[in-house]
Amino acid sequence: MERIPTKNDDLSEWYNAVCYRAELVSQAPVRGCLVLRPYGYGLWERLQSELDRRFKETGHENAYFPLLIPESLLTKEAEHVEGFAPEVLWVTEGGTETLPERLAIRPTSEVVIGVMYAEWIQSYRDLPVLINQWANVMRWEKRTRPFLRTAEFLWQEGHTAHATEQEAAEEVARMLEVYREVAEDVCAVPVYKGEKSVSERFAGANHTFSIEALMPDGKALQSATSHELGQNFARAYDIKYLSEDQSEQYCWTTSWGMSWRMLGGLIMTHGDDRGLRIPPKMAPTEVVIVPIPRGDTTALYEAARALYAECKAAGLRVKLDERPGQSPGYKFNEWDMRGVPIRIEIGNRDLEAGVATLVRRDKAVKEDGQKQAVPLGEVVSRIPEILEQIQQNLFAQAKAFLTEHTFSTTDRDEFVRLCTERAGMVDVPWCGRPECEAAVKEATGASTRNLREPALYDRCTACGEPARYQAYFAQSY
RNA sequence: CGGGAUGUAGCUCAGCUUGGUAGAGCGCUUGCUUUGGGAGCAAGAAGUCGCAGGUUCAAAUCCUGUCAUCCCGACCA
Repeated sequence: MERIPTKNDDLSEWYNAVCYRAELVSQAPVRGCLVLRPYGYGLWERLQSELDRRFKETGHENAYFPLLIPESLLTKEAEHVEGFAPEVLWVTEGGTETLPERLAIRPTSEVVIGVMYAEWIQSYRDLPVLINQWANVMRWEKRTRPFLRTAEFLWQEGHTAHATEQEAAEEVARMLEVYREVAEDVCAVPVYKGEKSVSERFAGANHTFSIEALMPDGKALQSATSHELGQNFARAYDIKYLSEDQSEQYCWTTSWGMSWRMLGGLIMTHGDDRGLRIPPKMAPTEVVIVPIPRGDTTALYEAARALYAECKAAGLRVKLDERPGQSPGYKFNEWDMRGVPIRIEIGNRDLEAGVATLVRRDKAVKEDGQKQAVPLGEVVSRIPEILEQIQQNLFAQAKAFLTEHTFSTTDRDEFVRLCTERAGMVDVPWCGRPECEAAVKEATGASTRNLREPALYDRCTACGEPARYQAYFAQSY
């Protein structure tokens, strides 16, 4: 395996190289699409299981809806269609027949699911409906990059229907918090929570909330969104119920989603010049055991296999690398590239001393604490605590970066400079006007990432009008 | 969609200016020696030079067209 470009020199090249060299993905023979290799899929499965567990805990069930949406249905919610029209892929033929009506490949599933909800929901007793779907969707993106923006991507989309606006709002807040928790506590990627501005929000939503992470190049990454759809989709798709007082009411619906883009955020946030550094909770393999053969290896392999069995029994995601063809040094580098949090080296030298050498991926080579000798009998019991330390350490490093690259200002010149230079998250009081946001974007390339209330100062830093929000401005992926 | 670049072995690329038998490193296969941060030696397998036309005795190389990919922008909840 060849070396990769350094992360600081060229983040973009480094990022691509890591994705391919760590065998997360391969380039597909289709424009803008990604092949997820087993190791990449392993990462996705970790994210899936962490999210899915939380969805179940908050009362949701999984279901599956069709990939294709008839054009006549898609066009019912005007804002929604308008927002997605430029990116929709259309199916026009089936076999040798031209289809009587074009079918859209779903860019998101509000429409199909809305149609079904209209059928399923009759009474206030049917509410709330709390459904999640694991799916692929397609958006014809002009420019693609692994995980961060691909034509086809994997995600989950929750779709719920409620009797009242307040219930819907609570649902949206609850799921946003689930996303924050998964981003920060599982992926170790710190984020800012807030509401999207009018021009940044989901097409067809009344309110969109997001979590936003900051990448090493100072660009923000929208990592998940949660939408209050009001009664817009209910009216367009006729999602109605008879209430307790016998009046007919439209439902209040929500949708929320996180995609494999989160994995891209994780990769960029934690990776270093040796490759990936995967937070233990997300690692498909938490521990890899590398035996170091020399001379008589009978006892060595026996000990390595015993250790492997012991890890397995303790419920760890563990691999034993017994490949005979590669040198230990090669294996060290390869597992570093793949970001496995803990490596256990065991050779005759260790065996004679009755120890194994534990190596932490979050530390640099030869950094204090990177390697430690642990008595063989204590190895497995020590691992959980070290994994936890690595998890915490990666989050702390990322959090420090976010904090150091978040700038608060009320000075317009400084604001413009910070935005233009891609300094990071620029936190300013803001008026909330779309014209103001458009002007900032025109001048600096940055837009609001998300907002929170109230404003901490009277005047909008960008235009001087009365401020309504505190806004994070940044350029974005 | 605008600007730039690139398509030659699994990967990274040289060869093209000045047309003349298809190259290197890494990887892969076999064997021996090795193995604590990317091992050594030896032998071997592997490419219709992105695709289509044209010029020529002869095209990876020159010309035209076309497709694809990457980078930077615009666009993108």
